[in-house]
Amino acid sequence: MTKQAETLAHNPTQGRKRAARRSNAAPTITDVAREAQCSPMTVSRVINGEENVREDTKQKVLGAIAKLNYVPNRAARSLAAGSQLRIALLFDNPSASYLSEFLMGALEEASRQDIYLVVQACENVAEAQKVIRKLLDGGIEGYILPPPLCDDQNVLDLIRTAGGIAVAVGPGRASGSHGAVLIDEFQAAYDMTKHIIGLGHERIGFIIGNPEQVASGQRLEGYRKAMGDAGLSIDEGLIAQGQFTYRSGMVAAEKLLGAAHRPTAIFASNDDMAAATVAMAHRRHLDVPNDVTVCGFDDTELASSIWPELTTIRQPIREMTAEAVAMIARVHKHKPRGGRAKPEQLTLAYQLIRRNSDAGPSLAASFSKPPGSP
Amino acid sequence: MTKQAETLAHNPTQGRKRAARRSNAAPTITDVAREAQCSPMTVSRVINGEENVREDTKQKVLGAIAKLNYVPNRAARSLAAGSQLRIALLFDNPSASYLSEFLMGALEEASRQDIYLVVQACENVAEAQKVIRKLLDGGIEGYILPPPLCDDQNVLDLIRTAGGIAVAVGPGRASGSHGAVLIDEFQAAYDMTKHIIGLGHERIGFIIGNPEQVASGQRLEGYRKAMGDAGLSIDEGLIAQGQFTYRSGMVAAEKLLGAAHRPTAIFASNDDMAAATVAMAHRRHLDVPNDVTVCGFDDTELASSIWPELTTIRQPIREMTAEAVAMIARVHKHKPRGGRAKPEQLTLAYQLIRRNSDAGPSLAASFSKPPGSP
DNA sequence: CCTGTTTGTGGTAGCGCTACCATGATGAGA
DNA sequence: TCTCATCATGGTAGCGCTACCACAAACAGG
Repeated sequence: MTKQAETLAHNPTQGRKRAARRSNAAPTITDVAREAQCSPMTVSRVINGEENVREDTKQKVLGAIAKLNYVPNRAARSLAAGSQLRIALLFDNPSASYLSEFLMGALEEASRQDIYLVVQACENVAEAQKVIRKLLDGGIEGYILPPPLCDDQNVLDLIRTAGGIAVAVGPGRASGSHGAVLIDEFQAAYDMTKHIIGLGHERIGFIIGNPEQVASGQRLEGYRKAMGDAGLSIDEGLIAQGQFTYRSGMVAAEKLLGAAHRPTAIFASNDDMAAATVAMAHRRHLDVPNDVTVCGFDDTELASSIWPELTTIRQPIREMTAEAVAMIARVHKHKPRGGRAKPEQLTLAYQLIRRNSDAGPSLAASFSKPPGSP
Repeated sequence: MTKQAETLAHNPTQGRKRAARRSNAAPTITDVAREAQCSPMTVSRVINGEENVREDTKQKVLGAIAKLNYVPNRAARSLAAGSQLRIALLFDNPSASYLSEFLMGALEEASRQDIYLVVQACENVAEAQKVIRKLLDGGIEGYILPPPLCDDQNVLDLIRTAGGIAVAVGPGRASGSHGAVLIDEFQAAYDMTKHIIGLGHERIGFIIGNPEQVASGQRLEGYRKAMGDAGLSIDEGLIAQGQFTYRSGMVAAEKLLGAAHRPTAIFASNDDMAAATVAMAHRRHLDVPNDVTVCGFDDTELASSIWPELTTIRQPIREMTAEAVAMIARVHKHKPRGGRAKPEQLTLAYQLIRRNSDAGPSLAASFSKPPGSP
């Protein structure tokens, strides 16, 4: 322990009683109150959207806020509000690109609302339960669960029973017993399939996602329904099982593209598998999109970093996770002491993003030559 | 409306008329002080690692902290500390996978230290300067700059002159005039090249990164030096220019793999281009790694989501950005009012990650048949 | 008219921590 | 011995905001 005499950098200002603590003159709630000619309390009420404020008072306050360019101090807010909300984000090996989007959304929102976020990886559902029990003991209030954890009712029940707030992000369907933020997986897959059909394809392959995730089934159903609605028969040989990983996508694509009568388009249940499909197609000297159309799902960063860039369904993962955090904060705030909170549910819009991996079937391809022939 | 008189038979002198605000009994600095039999101030000093605390007192405090499982309240801390530090993170189109790691590190650390983080995209250096001027006006104190922005001395000077704190993350070399967090790019490229040589390769191709970034040149130099040290001559036809994008990697790989006397190994300056090289190799029916070894740089998530997974240099991007945030916080804290701060510099360790995209040259390949022949 | 109830607003006391003194104890120098 | 610097520690006053209560004004019902 080096004794340091370098305290000399310190400056003993002995003059005035006490130096002002505030260095930068960012406006405070008091400044706004003065400007609006009311009390800080009233300003606080306006900021927090409380009921009992007269309309004209509210307008004056809003005007003052705008004029002073006031932004509430987060630290002060959460300090005054008392308890610091703590949320755990658990995950059990979703695809890496999905995860990074996922984390980003959560971190951003948690940072914005000054929420403490614990990120925890679990090997499987059993381990997740152990971890959750520990976190519950530690007093963590909120839990964010991506698939496949959010598809396990036991996990959800465990949290609910202990009085925690669970929000599923991107589950296949919402169970109603807990919070959820999701997109209409079925409809999205339906739309994409319809889009591919609209390009003129008839032999459309499909790569299923991880069977543990309910969403995988929903996407498959969307595909089936769209095919049926278009009067196209489904060749079960054109449906391959994947696991959402790149590697599994290669295997599935190999099967589909190697078939005697190969599809002219392949719709993979996520971008990782779609990217793998593109790679396999290239390996077989098939051009994407001219020989095979390949479409993905999720619109992770991978979709636009490979070439050709993938036509895919944009799932707003970041917003979804951010909303999940916000939802927990909201529910937590309104939750009665010791009581149970009413779960909310939120369905966000997806979007079909068209890039360069799809096209109409080429004449040659529609004759379905064996791969590799000139 | 409970009148005070009936609420309490306790204390007529206004003593305890208010309900406790704290709901959960998380230990506070006062609890620790009581346990350690000293004042809260002393505890605060220990927490903040200040000098003037006797060793035995410090130990008592640390013991109390451990015993109570005390964690300082972030909100209270930054509120009491006065100014909320604000940091801007600017970027000008680095690769997407790099960016996501980058953001993650910054967000995490900012969240931990309760720092307000502004994330801003800029089209080019000119726009960056405009943006920075605006942010400086807005009183943003810290600036985090990834390449290529951190390689532009004008940008750095602009911030320094205005009294801001700039930290470059991953610049080719540190200029000394500003903070920097980096790895030894030259040495890393040298090591990787040597690794490839060690596998038995002699014709080793190289794909250069975006020429705007100083690091690109450093990596090239590392390659050149390693080749020279091993007594291998460099065929300039085996060096191709890329831009760090997947697309540019495809073009470069096409050139290298299409050459009459193609390389048996290709070292790409980042993972995106390496992934593209793998794709191009597959397209030419070359197996990776048996026909061509392909190595990348950065170890972004892409490296391990394709197949085969890439042997690459792990650059700890997340830690680097986190360190950059911490560095700004540190420098800001010690900076004299209105004065200029002393820039710090930090070099982190890189790591060669060996995965499945490298192997010794095959007998066939070492004869360098034209591609495609049996 | 007196009692309640509702509504809008203000006052005050913290939330948990740290900046800034003040102070008593030690040691160094006169 | 008596200064005066230095150290180790304590006390106090906020940081900016919100929970909680108080209270006056406006209305309701008796």
